[in-house]
Amino acid sequence: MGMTSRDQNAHDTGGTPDSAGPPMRSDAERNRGRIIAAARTVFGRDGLHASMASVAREAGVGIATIFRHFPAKEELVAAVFADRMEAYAQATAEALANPDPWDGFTGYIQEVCAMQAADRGFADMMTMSFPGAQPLEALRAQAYQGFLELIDHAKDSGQLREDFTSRDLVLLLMANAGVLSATGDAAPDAWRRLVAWMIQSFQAPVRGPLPEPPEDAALYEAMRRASHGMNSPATGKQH
Amino acid sequence: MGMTSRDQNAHDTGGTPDSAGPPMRSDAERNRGRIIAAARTVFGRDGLHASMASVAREAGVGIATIFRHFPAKEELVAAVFADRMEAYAQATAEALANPDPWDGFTGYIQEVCAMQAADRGFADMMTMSFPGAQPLEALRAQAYQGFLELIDHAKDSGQLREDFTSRDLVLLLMANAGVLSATGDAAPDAWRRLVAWMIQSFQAPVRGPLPEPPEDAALYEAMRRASHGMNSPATGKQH
DNA sequence: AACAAACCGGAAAGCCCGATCCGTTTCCTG
DNA sequence: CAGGAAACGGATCGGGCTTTCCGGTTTGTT
Repeated sequence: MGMTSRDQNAHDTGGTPDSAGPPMRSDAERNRGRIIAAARTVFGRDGLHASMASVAREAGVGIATIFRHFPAKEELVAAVFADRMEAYAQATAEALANPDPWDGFTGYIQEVCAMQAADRGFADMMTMSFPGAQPLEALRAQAYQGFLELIDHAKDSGQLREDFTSRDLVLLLMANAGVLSATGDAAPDAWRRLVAWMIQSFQAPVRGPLPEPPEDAALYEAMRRASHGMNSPATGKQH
Repeated sequence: MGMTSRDQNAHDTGGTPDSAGPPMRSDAERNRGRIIAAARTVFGRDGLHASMASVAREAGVGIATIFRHFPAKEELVAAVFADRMEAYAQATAEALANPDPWDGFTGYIQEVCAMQAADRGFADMMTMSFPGAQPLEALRAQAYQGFLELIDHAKDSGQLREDFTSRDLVLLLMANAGVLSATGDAAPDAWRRLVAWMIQSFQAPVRGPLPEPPEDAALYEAMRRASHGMNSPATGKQH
C-alpha cells in the first residue's frame, strides 16, 4: 500500500471521498496524512471514544484542522479504518484458501479477534455499523459473505457443528469486545482464552441444544444504535 | 448500643451504613428510600453510567438531596446494589445445595448471567471492583469463595473440565457484559446463546489445550480501573 | 517580491456530566 | 404553637466533549 504518494491526484486526495475536488494544497495534504496516522494510533490505543482533541494533540495540529478535513467524527473513523476493513475482508479470502476447512474457519476467527485485541478502535467498529460510510459497509458485507462460505465448508467437512450460524461470530465479536474493554492492558491476553473456549464449543459433534440465535435484523439494529451513540463518551475509560 | 432517643423509628436509619448517627428526620428517611428505589430503576435500565440528575428526576427530588445522602455516586451505587450482591452471594449457596454438582455449576452461571441481563447496572458492577465499599466487596469475595467450592464439586463429579478455573467465570461475565451492552434491547436474549456455548465448552472431557487464564491480580487490577472511570460518561445512551 | 486564496490553530459556543452553595421549606421539640 | 435545626432544591461551578468562528499564517502563482 503506497502511502504518502508524491503525485497528488494518483488516488483521490479530495477533501471527501468523491475525489472531484480541486488539488489540495501541500500543507493540507500533509496534515491530512498526519491526522489519519495520529487517529490510527489514538483510536487503536483508546478506542473510538477517544476525543478529537487527543487526536489533534497526537497529530500536532489544531482541533479545527481535523474538523475541516473530516466534518464529523464518523468520517474520520471511516477514513482511518478503511484499510483495516480491507484487511478484514482479505483475511476471509485467505481463510477460504486454506485447504483444511476447519483450520481456515478457526484461524479466521482467531485472526479477527486478534485484530480486535490489537486495535481497540477496530474492536469498537466490529460491533457498530456505519450506514453513512458505504465503502466500509460494503467491505464488511463482502467479508460476511466470505464467512458464510467458510461456515459451509467447515460444516461440509463435518468438523463444525451444524447449529452454528454466522450470527454466532457477531456474538463472539461482541463478547470479545467486552473482555478487551474490561481487561484493557491489565490482562492483554485474556481474550485468547475466551476465543479458545468458544472455538472448542463450535467444533462438532453437537453436545447439546442451544437457544436460538438473534435475528440478523436485531443484530443490525443493535450495531446501528451503537454507532449513533459514538459521539457520546464511551464505556470503560482508563488513563 | 443503647438507644436513648425516642425510638419511634425502631430500625436504625443512620445516614451512612455505619448506623452510629442520630435518627433521621422523617422526610429524610422517606427521600432516602425514594432515591434508592429510583436509582434501582434507572441503573437497572440504563447502567451505571446513568446520570445522577436522571435518578433525581425519577425519584422526584432535587439533585442536592441525592448528594446529601450519598456524597459520591459510588456510594449510591453501593447502596443500591447491596441487596443484589446478597442475591448473588445467596445464589452461590443455593447452587451448592444442588445435589447434582453439574446442575449446580451450570445453573449458577446461568443465573448470574441472567442477573446481568435483567439489571444493566449489575452487569456493569460485575466487571468493576469498588475498594471503597467494603460490604459489597466482602459479599463478592464470599460468593467467589463459594464458586470455588462449586468448581471443586463439579470437577470431582467428572463433569467439569479440569482446566477450568474461577477466572473463567470472570471472563464469561465480562464477555456477557459485552454482548448485553452491544445488543441492548434490540436482541434481549442473545446472551443466552453465548452462555450456552461457553457452558458446553466447560463440560468434560477436555477437547484441546487452552491458553493460560489471566492472573487473579491482573483481573482485579482491570476491575479496579473500570470503577475509576465510572464517573466518566459512558457507552450508548438512548432517549 | 507580492498578492489572494487556501489553510491553520486557538478560543469560544453549546451540551453533557458530577459535585457544591445557599436561600427556602419542612419537620421535630419544648 | 413557635423557634431553630435539619433537610430541601434549583442555580451554579468546574471540567470534558464535539463542533464552529475568526484573525493570523502559509502557499502557490504572477
